[in-house]
Amino acid sequence: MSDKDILAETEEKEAVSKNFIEQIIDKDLAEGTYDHIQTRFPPEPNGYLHIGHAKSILLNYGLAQKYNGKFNLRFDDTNPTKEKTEYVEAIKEDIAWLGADWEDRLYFASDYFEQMYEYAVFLIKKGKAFVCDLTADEIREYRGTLTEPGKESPYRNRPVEESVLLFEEMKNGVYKDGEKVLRAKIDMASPNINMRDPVIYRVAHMTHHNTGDKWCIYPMYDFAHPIEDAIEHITHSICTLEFEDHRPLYDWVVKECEFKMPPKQIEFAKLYLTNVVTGKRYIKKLVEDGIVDGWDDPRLVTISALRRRGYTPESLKKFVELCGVSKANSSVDYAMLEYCIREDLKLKRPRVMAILDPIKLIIDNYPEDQIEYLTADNNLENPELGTRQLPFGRELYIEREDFMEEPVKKYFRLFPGNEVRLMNAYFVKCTGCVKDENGNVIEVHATYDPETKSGSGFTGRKVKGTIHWVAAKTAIQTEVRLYENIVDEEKGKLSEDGSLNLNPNSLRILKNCYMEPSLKDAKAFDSFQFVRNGFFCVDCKDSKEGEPVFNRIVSLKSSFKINK
RNA sequence: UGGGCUAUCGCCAAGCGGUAAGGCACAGGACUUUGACUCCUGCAUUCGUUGGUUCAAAUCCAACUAGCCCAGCCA
Repeated sequence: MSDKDILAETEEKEAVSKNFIEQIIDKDLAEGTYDHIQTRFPPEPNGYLHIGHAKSILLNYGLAQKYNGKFNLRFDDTNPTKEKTEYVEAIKEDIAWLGADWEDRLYFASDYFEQMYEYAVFLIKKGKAFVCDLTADEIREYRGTLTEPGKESPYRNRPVEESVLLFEEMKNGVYKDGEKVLRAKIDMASPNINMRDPVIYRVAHMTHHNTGDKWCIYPMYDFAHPIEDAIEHITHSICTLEFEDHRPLYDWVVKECEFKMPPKQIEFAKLYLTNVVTGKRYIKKLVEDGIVDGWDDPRLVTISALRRRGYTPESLKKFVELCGVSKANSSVDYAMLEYCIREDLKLKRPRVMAILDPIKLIIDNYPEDQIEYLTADNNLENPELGTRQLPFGRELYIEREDFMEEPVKKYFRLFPGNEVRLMNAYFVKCTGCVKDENGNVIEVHATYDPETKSGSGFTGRKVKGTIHWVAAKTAIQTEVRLYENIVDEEKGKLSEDGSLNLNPNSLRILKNCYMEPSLKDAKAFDSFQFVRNGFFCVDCKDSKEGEPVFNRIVSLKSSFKINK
C-alpha cells in the first residue's frame, strides 16, 4: 500500500459524518431548491444568552461558513412587553465574543413592521385573513381542545372590505388592547391546533424599545417569523423541537404571501446539561430574586458567566461540535463541558502555583534570610509560553493535604521520612511536624538537597511525588472563591413542585490562600473558579487582559481516593 | 385519550438492507517536575418490545411500549 493510499484511508476514516441538517442542505443544493445558503440567529431580547443559545448560534454560524453562505443576527422583537435594549447590547456582545460574525447583517423584526402590515393587508384582500371581535376567552373556547375540533368564529366570513377597514382602524389606534385581532383563515377542524385560525396580529398600546409609539398593533411570532426569514432570504430557518407543530403554519404563511424560494424550517433538539439550570425563566428568577449576583454570576451557565469563569469561545465551539445535533431530547453530561475547557487551555495558558488550604513547610537546612530565584517553565508542555522567576525560601506554604503524619497505603506525598519534589525547585525530605495543643499539625519540617535543583539534570535518585508550593515571604495572600453550579448535584434540576433545589456549596470562600508573586499584575485575584481535576481559573471579569490564568492543583478530592 | 416528534453503551452520537464509528465518563497498565497530561488496553453478539419480509434487518413492514411537545391576543 502506498503512502497515498494510507493517507486517503485515514482521511476517509477521519471524515466527520454529516449531521441531519447538513444532509438536508446538501440535498437542497443538489436539487437546486436553493442557490445559496443563509442562516440566522433570532433571539428575543428578553434576557441573557446561555449555553443552549451558544449551540444554536454556533450551529447556524457554522453552517453558513461551511456552505459559503451568510449568517444574520436578527432580534425577534415583536412583543414589546418583554423586551429591553439592555438585552440587545448584552446579546450582541455575547455573540461577538463567541466569534459568530454577522458582518453588516444586524436586523430587527421591528424594522419590518411596515412590510408585515402590508402582507397582512394582502392576506385579508386575498380572503385568507379576517378581523375577529371575539374576546381572548371566547377565542379559547372556540378553539376546541386537543381531542375536539374547534368551531368557526362568527366574524370569519365578514366582508373583505370590512376587515380591511377594521384592520386599518386597529393600526390607527381606534381599538383598545384585546378588543380585536387579525386571524389567519385556515381550518378550525385541523388536528393541529396551530392551524385553527391562529391570531396573527394583536393590539397592544405600548412603547416598543425600537419603534417607540409608532405602532399599537404587533404581529405574532407565527406570522412574523416566516416573513422575517423570507425578507432576509434565509434558506434554512433552524429552530428547536417545540416549533415542529408550527411548521405547517410557517409554510402556510410563506406560501400565501407568495414568496419565491421560500425558507424552510428545520427543528433540532435543545441542549440540556446535567446538573445545570438552563431555561431563561429559571435563570431570570435566580437573578431577580438576588440568589445570584447577576446574569454573569459564575454559578450560572449564561454565556457571560461562562466567559467570566474562564471558558473560551474555542472551548464552547468544541463542546457544541462534540455534542452533535439531532432530534432526540437529551441531556449532555456536564463533564463533557469541563473536558472541553481543559483541552483548550492546557497548552495555551501558563500554569502557576497557588495554595488554597495552606500549611507551612519549613526547610531547616536552608539559610534563614535567603531568597533564591528559580527559573520555572510557564507551561512544561508548551515551551513557547516562556519562563518566569520564582522566589524560593526557607519557609513555604504547601497544601495541607500534601502532608500526612501517618500515611495511608500508596500515599506518596510528604510524610516523615519520605522525599518528594517541590515543583520547579528541590527534593525535600520530611523530618517531622509540629502540632498545637489540640494535636493539629501547624507546621511540617523538612530538609532539602541542593544537588536536586530543578533543571540541573540531577538523576541520582527518583521520587514518586511532586507537590506545589509558594514561598511564604513573597506570597500574595488572598481570598479565593470556589464556584460550583447553583443547583444541587444530587437532587437535579427541579424539585417536584417546580421550585429550584439550590446547591448550598455553590460558593465557598477560602479566606487564607497564597499565590505566587508572578501573578500580582493580574487583577481580580479575590475570585477564582474551580474547574475540576484541580484546574482553576482566575475570575477574569475585571482582569487586565480578560484572559484566564490557570493552574492545576492536585487535590485528594479529585485525584487520590482514600478508603473511608 | 387528537396531532406532531423521538427511542443505538452510564452520557452524547454515527449508522440510511451486507453483519454495531467516534467522543465524554469509567476501569486497568506504561510514562511523568503534581496521582494531571500523554500513550496503550478494556468497555453494546446487540440497536425500546414483539412479530413479519429477506440469503442477510439497528436499517423495510406491522402492532405494541415509553418519553417529549401542542389548547398565549409569548417566542
